[in-house]
Amino acid sequence: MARAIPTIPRKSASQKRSKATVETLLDATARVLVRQGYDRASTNRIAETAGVSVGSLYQYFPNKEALVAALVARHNRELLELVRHAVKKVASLDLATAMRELVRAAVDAHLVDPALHRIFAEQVPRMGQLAKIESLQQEAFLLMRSYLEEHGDEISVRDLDAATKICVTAVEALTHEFVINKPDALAGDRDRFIDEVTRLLMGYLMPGRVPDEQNRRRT
Amino acid sequence: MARAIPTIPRKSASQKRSKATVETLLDATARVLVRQGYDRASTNRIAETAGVSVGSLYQYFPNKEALVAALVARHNRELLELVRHAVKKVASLDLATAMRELVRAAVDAHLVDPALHRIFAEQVPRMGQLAKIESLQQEAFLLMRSYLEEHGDEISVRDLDAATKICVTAVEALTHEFVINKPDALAGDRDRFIDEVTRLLMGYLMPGRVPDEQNRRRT
DNA sequence: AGACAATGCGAGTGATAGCTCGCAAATTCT
DNA sequence: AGAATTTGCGAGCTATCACTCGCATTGTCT
Repeated sequence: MARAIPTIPRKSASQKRSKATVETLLDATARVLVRQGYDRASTNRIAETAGVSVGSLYQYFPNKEALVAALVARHNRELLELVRHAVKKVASLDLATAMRELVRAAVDAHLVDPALHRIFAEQVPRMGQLAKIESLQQEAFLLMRSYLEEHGDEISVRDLDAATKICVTAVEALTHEFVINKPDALAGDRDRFIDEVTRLLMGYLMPGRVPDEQNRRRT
Repeated sequence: MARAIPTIPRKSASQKRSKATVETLLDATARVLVRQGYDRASTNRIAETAGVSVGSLYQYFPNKEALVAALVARHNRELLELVRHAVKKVASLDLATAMRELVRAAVDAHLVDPALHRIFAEQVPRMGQLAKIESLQQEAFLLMRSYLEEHGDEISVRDLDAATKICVTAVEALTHEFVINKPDALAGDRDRFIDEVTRLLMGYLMPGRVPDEQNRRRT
């Protein structure tokens, strides 16, 4: 019997050892991206680094973009695990403590593989298949909103969606800057940084409370 | 007499009409970047779009990266003009009003050429010559800090540099998101957005003040 | 053991990229 | 006007890239 679909969408097909080949290819992609950059990361080079032939590479990934997209997806899956866990742990805590822990989780997430994260942020063009991979942002948004919803009586904002988006965007940008670019202004003190960002969030979500008051559980 | 430096750094040299050629090339670069994306923006295509030969292009720009770097620099110069002007106008105003106007300026800056800005953010790899072009961020930081320094008695932060960095990073990320990605959560209402970001800043810089108090001039 | 599919291989292909070089046209200088 | 210089040209070179195809090896099923 002829191949089912011998044509264009020559995509997934793995059982047994071929799974390992795919993983090896993703690992190699990460290494080449970090060491050579996106432009120099040719499919040939990636295959060579993986110790796999180009032909095999093209059996699982129709093009370079699909390869990178798969790597991004794998990386994001790891980060999401981390963030989901943090949100779960924090669900019943008061706002100030919860926010602090979530910021800490954001920092931890950025510390998983900073070099790779930097490449994704600075060199990988977001287009085509890559455009859809931003589900991490979306999921983080939903998790954060569900927390804020549950704790609606502790906060005072007009529009929950807007407030959530602002918190998530700000935390991600600040954490990224802190971990990836380590600016002088934010020095290297991690707990100090987490403190500041927590203050930023609390001042926004609980305007009118002085910091000390924010640390007390609402009665 | 032989050319002064016929070798590698075949860089600037313009008087009269050659200036126009350079500008035309930068305009063409912008158009090709926006319409075709970074990868498809080859030097040949850019030269063709500009109605200039490749040879001429290489007389002024040693490579594609230099071309894009020059375009980024030109774009940033325009934005900086805008931001500098806003900071000057705001120097003597109270914190709440000043912050609101600065956020507004940030939005305006992002609205200068959103399509191009998006390309810079999403597709142009930051490396080599491009890495140095981040002076916009640095200048914004300095401007903001000088304002906060002058108004030190209105705010309560421990570390001015850290607070400045946090404000600038947050505002830039939020504004970018608002203008470039227009997320549902932030809707399309510009003044509403500016309000929210201003509240974020004020809650951070003046913790313990209720919003209404923040809007009154300090006595 | 034998047959058939799944997986792996890598030299080779066509396309396109960045970039050069010898020459022509325009501009400036004297 | 004539010489010198700056500016502009574009066919063409080399390198590299993404991707294919016919064949070899490995694994599975009976």
